[in-house]
Amino acid sequence: MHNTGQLETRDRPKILVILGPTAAGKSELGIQIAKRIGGEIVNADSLQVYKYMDIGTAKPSRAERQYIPHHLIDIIDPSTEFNAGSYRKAAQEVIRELHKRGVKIILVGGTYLYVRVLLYGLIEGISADREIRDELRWLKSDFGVSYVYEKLKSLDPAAAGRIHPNDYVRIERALEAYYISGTKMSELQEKHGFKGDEYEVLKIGISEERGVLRKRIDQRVDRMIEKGLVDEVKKIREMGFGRDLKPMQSIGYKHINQYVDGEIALDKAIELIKRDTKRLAKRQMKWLRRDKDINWYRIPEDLDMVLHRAEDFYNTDYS
RNA sequence: GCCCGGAUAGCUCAGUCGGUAGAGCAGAGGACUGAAAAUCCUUGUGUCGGCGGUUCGAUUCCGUCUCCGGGCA
Repeated sequence: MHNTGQLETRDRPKILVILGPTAAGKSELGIQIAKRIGGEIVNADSLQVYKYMDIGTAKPSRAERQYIPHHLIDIIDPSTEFNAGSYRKAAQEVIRELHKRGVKIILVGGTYLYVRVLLYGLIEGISADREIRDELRWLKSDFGVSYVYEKLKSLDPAAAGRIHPNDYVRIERALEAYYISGTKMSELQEKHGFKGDEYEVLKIGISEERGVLRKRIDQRVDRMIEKGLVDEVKKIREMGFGRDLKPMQSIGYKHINQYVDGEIALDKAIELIKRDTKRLAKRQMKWLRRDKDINWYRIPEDLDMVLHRAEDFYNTDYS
């Protein structure tokens, strides 16, 4: 009854994870759950971590954040390097602290990689290396992607086999991992295997018909423009953040930057934002459909069910 | 009423000097462990508006009709 295994299990932080494609209403649902059962929200969105990028990332409003504490929103400048590794560290820290305080944790966000990396871990100790990347990019521009790919093929054929010759981002990363650790990326991945098990997890997914979601996306983009996305982008630029920064290349910001610099018309920019947001939603759904642990609900129809489910999750001792 | 354009994939359109057609977008499927709102891959048969004619053969030429633009009356 009181063996150590049980104690360990009992001490695993519980995390309620809310997933869904962009514009499905994750933030709203998170807030409603927090209102009903208590708890605080931890962001798992790769762009809401940046300050000043508010409208285009559909951050929860100031009022909402005042009412329900949100974590990992507005934690860095757009020029600060941030990635899955940084996210894992930051999120672990926040969760440790919330758990210590006995706060219910509601993880909300559309960046599946971040959720995954938090819940199941990440290959340790191989962070992005500016010098290696610069050198590889130099090789790429001088000799082409295929040259870099051949390099990977000779050093880590298994990884090369899994990476498409055109997928430069992954080619670069695999080489980087090898140069840093002396171990092949393919081996590191195999050893790691996303086996992390630090948390007790309940995943709630918001399901929405594609047609409806598309309509919602269109409306949300129009609303972003009304709310002043163009001015937001201009302001960020005036602060000295260039359009070449990583977060400035994301949907909405990329297009509005082009408009601001006179490269495309505003109508065109809006159209492209809508298109690309729909594509994003499609990609997000691919990840989510594959995750068999997600409990899907329709919102608002199934809201009560979700709330009960969430209550059960926190009240039940699963050990 | 007359004249000129259109009518081709769900949408926008290209094309066939006559041998049954192709891009972009949409849609679908997939990969992806520190760029992840990123990166990358695969996937396009549709009475080529209707009906006639010419032709071995018409979506392509001719006639005619219908519809949609624009112009002239």
